[in-house]
Amino acid sequence: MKNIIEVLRERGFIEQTTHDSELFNYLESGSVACYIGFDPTASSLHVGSLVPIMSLAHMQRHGHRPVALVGGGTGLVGDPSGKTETRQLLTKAQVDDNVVGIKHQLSRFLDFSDGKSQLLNNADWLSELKYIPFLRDIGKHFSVNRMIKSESYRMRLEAEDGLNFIEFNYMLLQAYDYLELFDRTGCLLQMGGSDQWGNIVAGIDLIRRLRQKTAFGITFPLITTSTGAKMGKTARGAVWLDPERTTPYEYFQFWINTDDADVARFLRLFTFLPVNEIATTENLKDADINCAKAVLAFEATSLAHGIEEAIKAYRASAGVFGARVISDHILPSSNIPRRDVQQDDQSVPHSFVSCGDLEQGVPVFKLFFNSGLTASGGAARRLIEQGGAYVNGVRVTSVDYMISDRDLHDGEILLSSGKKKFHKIKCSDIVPDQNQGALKNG
RNA sequence: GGUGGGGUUCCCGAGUGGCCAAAGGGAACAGACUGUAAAUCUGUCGGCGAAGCCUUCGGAGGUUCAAAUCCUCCCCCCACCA
Repeated sequence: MKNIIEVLRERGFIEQTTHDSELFNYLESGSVACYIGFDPTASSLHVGSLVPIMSLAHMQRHGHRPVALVGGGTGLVGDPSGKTETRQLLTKAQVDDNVVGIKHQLSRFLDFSDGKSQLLNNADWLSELKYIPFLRDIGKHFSVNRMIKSESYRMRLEAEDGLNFIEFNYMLLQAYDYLELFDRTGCLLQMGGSDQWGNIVAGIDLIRRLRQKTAFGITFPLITTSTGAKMGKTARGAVWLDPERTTPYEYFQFWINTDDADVARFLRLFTFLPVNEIATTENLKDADINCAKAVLAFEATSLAHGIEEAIKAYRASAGVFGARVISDHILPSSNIPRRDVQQDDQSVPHSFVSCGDLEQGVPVFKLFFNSGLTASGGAARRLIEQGGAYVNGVRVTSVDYMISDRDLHDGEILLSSGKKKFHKIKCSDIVPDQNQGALKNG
């Protein structure tokens, strides 16, 4: 089997490593533990955490033992690395809730059975710490001079907001985590985002001083889109892994909208498809590159939400955007349905209006607002005035147009804002209470 | 604790009594061109069934015909000094 470091490197996961050749040999030596910390800042992880998650999954597939460390303790402090402003401190209860959500999501990517991987919470040891012993045992190994010079803190020291002491302490806590994990699990490899370099190195130093062992670190590159934007943000904010926050359909749409220039890179990072197959997508154009994007979206959705949801999202997408046959030559290892392209609108955002209202007629702009396609009635009016509103694929020309049951096609009305955002209106005698929630997800 | 500088619409940032729903940029949205791509050009970008009206410039009061702008108190941030 290939050394995991080579796998990660050829898939674009590695920005920097400590002691290259020793690390290579260490990973060759058998099953090793490696850890990554996850911030419990929200009850869900988002696309921005996928690189760490996928790297752990690769580790596991190569027989190593991933440790996901949820920062229930450090989350109470807040990591200032790479951030330009102070993060809001979370309460203990919030952090605990978030830890539960994160555990659940990680289990989709990692097999936690039989100790094949572990999930630990640093609150278990950090909240027990005694200040004076900590300062004497750990603090004495840290040079403030050196910390101040580190990249992790420089940005904040130069920024307007400055840095408060609790944040300055963060590096010691993370270093201590590494030490603790070594003691508990024998872990000698920590991975993290490139902004974690300073924290990781601090832990390595601490382990060397206190345990006389060589520990290792790997950092991942910051993933940006080819246009330079931080990856994983949309108009709505972060793209979440929680289906309640970002539906599988939206998730699928996020991926299928990947820039051409990013497709191959993202396939390497965010799917398990073989790299040699991915390499052949580098030069695809037109319809073919869109097929590759569909595969990317399908695979990514399948990993995060399961293959059933991925198929539903794919079919919903085919339903509104048009079906497309995906050639066998494109990424053959993917399980995406290739020929029998069924359409299935289940996953397309939809909501209900009462049949009575529909018989009487509802102004279009109002329907656009109610469906969540626009943020306000005014925005709906503007959308219509600018020719961006469509009903059943036909451009709406009048703000005052009344939608009625005559507009129903097969019992539903397809609204679109622009050419990419869709929402189906169905009529029902019983309008469900949770309609409002469904509307907002449109 | 002292002194000085700040807190403006999603973000950055201009505005120092009416011409301000507030310049400029970014983001975003739509149109054209396309391939559910990028780039480019154009338009939009607080709310209201659109007339006029209402709400917004850290918070609460006040002065004025009129306040983001002036006054008072409070909260928060930054720098230097202690």
